[in-house]
Amino acid sequence: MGASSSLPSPQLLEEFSQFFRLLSEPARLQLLCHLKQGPTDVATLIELTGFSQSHISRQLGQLQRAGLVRCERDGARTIWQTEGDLVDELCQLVQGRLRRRLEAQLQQLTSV
Amino acid sequence: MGASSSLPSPQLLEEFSQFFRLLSEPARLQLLCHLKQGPTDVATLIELTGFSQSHISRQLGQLQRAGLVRCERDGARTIWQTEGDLVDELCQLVQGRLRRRLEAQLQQLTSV
DNA sequence: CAGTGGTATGACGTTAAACGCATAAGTGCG
DNA sequence: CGCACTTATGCGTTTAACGTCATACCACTG
Repeated sequence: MGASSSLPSPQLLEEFSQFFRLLSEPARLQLLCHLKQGPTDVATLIELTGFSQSHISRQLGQLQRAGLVRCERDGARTIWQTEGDLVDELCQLVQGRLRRRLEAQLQQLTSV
Repeated sequence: MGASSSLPSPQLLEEFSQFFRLLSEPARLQLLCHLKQGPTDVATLIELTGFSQSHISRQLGQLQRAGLVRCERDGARTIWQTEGDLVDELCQLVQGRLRRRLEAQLQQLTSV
């Protein structure tokens, strides 16, 4: 945990970066946010986001392979939902950071 | 915090994605890891990573604008160091997730 | 077993970013 | 001031991913 800890292996760094890359796309974050409201079928997602069907299918596929979403078939339809709250926690941390940074900048401007 | 919470604004989603995009590049993660070992000058970073000087300069610039690293001049040299431990916490969370997923897969294989 | 609606996938154009090379800009020393 | 050294920045090439269109695959219905 200290400064003398060993470096992560290149493989692990690659895994990390691939995971973060998933969250580096507004489209995927948007889908995740909608799904967090509750299980949703694809038609609704198309309506909510305006994305094409193929696009949504691909993005959900990526999220599924990463284990961030899960699907269950309802006849021909597919109902999607989030799996776990990791993304939530990550976003909370990042949001706290963003907020603190803006507060600091604000402080800089007002404390003349 | 419940399922009926409002969706994040597109601007916020964009901020999130931009931040995660920073961490979606192994090169930047690698630099962050090296800097976590302690303040380091650019020559050493070149040695450690094998990247070109211009590349390192750009990546550090991006990380600096995001407030993840900080630099102080030492004569002509520039000494870089990490700022805050947000990236650590994020990676910890992600690593836990990766580990749990692999454990589950392992369970699947062995429990025949 | 055709036919219909829903989903996944191959092909493709477009765009964003990495990465290196060359060079400008900045900093300290004779 | 010239000069060596360090860092930042145009520029071009290359690669990876997005996003769409068309189409194949799949599940249900009459």
